[in-house]
Amino acid sequence: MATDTIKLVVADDHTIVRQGLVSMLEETGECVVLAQAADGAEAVELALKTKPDIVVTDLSMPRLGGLEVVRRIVEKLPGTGTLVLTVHEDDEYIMPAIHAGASGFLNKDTSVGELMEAIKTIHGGERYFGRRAAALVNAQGSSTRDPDADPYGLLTGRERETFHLVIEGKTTREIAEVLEINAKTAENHRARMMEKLGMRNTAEVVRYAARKGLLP
Amino acid sequence: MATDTIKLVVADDHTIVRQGLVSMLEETGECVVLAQAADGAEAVELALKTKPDIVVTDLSMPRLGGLEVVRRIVEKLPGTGTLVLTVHEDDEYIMPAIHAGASGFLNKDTSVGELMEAIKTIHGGERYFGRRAAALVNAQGSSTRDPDADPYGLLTGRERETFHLVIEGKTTREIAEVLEINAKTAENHRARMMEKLGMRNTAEVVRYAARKGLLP
DNA sequence: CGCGCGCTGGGGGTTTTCCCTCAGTTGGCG
DNA sequence: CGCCAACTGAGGGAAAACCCCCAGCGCGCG
Repeated sequence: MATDTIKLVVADDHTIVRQGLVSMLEETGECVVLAQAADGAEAVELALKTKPDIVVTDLSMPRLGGLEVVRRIVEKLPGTGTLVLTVHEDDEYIMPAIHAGASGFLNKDTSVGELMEAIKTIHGGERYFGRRAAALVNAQGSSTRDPDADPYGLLTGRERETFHLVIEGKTTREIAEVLEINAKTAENHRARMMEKLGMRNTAEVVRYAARKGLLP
Repeated sequence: MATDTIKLVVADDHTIVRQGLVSMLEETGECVVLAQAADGAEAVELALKTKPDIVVTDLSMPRLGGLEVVRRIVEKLPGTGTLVLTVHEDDEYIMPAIHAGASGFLNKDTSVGELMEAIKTIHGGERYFGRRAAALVNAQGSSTRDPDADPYGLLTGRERETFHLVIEGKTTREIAEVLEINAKTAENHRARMMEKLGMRNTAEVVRYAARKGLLP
C-alpha cells in the first residue's frame, strides 16, 4: 500500500451523509475507507478490528455519541487520529471534543478541501481545528486548566453508560438489564455518576444532559 | 445528452454533506448535478437558471427552508420534481412536505440505493416517499385533524406550575413550599400532570420539556 | 511487588416517586 | 339552582431513587 494512502473509518448515523462522505473521500484518491459505522458502538468496534489511521465521526449518533467514540479510541488505540464532524454550532462542542482527546474538529459547513487538509494534518501527527476552534484553543490553552471543567469527563465508562441510559428515561433495573449486571451494581454506578456530576436527582441529570446537547 | 441522465440541483447548507451527496450521485453515472446551493434562496435561483429535472433539497437551511423551496419550485417550474431530505425524525415533517407539493421525501438515514430509486421514480413522473411516510400518507390521507396533539395544552394551571418546578429539579416537597400547598396536593398535581403527558418518570418529563424547548 | 482504580455485588436504611383511592370546597356556567 | 372542573387534602402501598457502608477481583503502573 502506498504510504500516502490514509486509512479511515467513517461513522455517521445518516446513511446518505455517510455514504456521501465516503464517496467524496475516496474520490480524492488520497485515502481509503476501511469501514463505515452507523452508530458509535459500531465505530469503536470496527476501528478496533480494522485499525485505521483516522476515525472520522459525527457527534450525535445513537447508542454512543461521537465524544464517547473519541474517548474510547484514544484509550484503546492511542496512535489513531480522531476527527469530529458536527452540524451543530461549533462553540459548545469544541471544548468537550478537545477535552475528550479529539485530533480534529470540523463543522460540516466546510469544504472538501478543508476536510482533506484536516485529515492530512492529523495523519501527519498534528491536530487540526477549524478557524474558530483554533481561536478557542489558544484562548483556553494557556491558563485555563479549568478545575471543575466538564465533570462529564470525569465519569468512568460504566458511569457514562449509566448516565446515557438514565437520560433516556430508563430505571435502574432496566439499566441493569441493558448492561447485564446486577441492579445493585447499576445503582452504584448511578450514584457515583450523580455524585461526580453534582446532581441531586434525575431531573437535574436530564437538565444537565439537555444543556450539554447530550439528549438523543 | 442521453435521455436517461437525470439533471439535478442539490441544496444543503452543510458543505460536506452537499459535496458528499454530489459525489455519490454522480458516481452512479445516472444523473448529473447542474448546480449546488448552500441555502434555499440560492437553490430556487439556480433551479430557475439551470432548469433541472429534480431539485434535491435539505429541509433546514438558512434564508429559505426546504419547504419554501418546494413551494416556489412547484409554482415557478411546475414540471420539476422536488425531493426533500431531512435528518429530522420523519413524522413531523412529512405532512407539511406533502402539503407543500414535494414529489418525494426521504430521511437521510436511508441508503444510496433508495435515494436513486426515489430520484428515478420522481423522474418517471411519480411520487416517492419512504416506507414510514407511505404509511402516514395512507393513514392521514383522508382527514388530518389532530388539534389537541400537544398534551401540554391539556394541563391545568396548577399542573403546569408543577410541571415547570419538576423540570427545574424540584422535589414534591419543594414544589409544595413554592406553591404554598400541602405536599400531598403537590403530589396529586404531579401525578395528574404526568398522566396527561403520558410520562412514567421524571426523566421522561424533563426529556419532553427539552424537546418542547421548555427548559429554562 | 504493592497500590490505586474501576467494576462488581451486597447490606440496610431513608426519602421520593409513582399509583390508586376517596372526599370536601370553591367558582363558573348553562 | 345543579353540575362540572379545578383545587385541595389525605390514606396507604409498591416501587424507585437516594445515601451510607463494606468487600472481592482484576488490571495497569510506579
